[in-house]
Amino acid sequence: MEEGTSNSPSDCCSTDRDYDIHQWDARGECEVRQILDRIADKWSLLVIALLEKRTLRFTELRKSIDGISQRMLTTTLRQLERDGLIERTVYPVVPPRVDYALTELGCTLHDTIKALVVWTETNQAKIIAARRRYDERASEKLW
Amino acid sequence: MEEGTSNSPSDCCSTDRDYDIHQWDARGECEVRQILDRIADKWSLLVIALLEKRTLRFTELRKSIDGISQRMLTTTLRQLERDGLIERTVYPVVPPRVDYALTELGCTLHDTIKALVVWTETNQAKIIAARRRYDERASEKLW
DNA sequence: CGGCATCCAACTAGATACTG
DNA sequence: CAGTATCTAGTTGGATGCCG
Repeated sequence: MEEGTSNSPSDCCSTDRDYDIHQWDARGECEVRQILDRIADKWSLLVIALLEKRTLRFTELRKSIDGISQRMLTTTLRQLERDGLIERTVYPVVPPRVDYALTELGCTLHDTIKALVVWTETNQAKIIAARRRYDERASEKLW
Repeated sequence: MEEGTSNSPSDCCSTDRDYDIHQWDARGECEVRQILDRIADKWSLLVIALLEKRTLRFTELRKSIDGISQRMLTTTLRQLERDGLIERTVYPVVPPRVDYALTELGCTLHDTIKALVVWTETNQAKIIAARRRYDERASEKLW
């Protein structure tokens, strides 16, 4: 399963560091993939992006993330907290107040997430154009 | 909706470029979020990571990505092709041969994805430890 | 080999109602 | 305010069979 390392290099991609996204341990366990799946999650990305600017309360997050249900926000926040990416602070007041903030680990993650978001913003026009081309070709073939 | 720029800076995060992950246009349309959701997809990440090394055939991809069904691989490849991130080459031979390769656009995306994967590999021990702490606390509270 | 079509099981996630 | 609990609709995705 390790013979794949004898590949020819691509022509346009930098391969300075060799990483193994598929380095699972024969028993079907692959922590990296599991973690990636979690942090690359739709809602997690948004939460981390928002918390980078400043600490936010539950309701502030919900209002900022259009389309998220309170259930999904709760779930997402719990997972991020469990992974040590955000910190949850409860103030014993009435009405209750809970603040969410990025941890140091969460901040380092944000840097790479930001790169992904910036890439998307930068290239969204290209992608939309590619989609249009693809769809046009597809509809041509139907005739 | 744009007053959020007057936030206090975080203490540990670099905010050199201001990006708006939540820049949807009031009608509920948010291309960036839609695209992000697509490229941050579980299988897409793996496909892009694998294709960076070299061009691969359908079956090679399927064997390399443990757990993916042929259906999901097909779906993922079509979406990536539609978005202009990978290129599909069909050779009119028997039996059929189809090669998949990253486009230039796909290569630039790979760079940021790679950063994400490397971050995950680098920090997976911390995350696993955080999870253990969290779970221990949770089970303590039950007693 | 590299698909597509169909069917169906499982999980996801939204809506709603209720609570400390 | 910040959740939890429940129920259900919708989507995802796996299994299977067939085709060029």
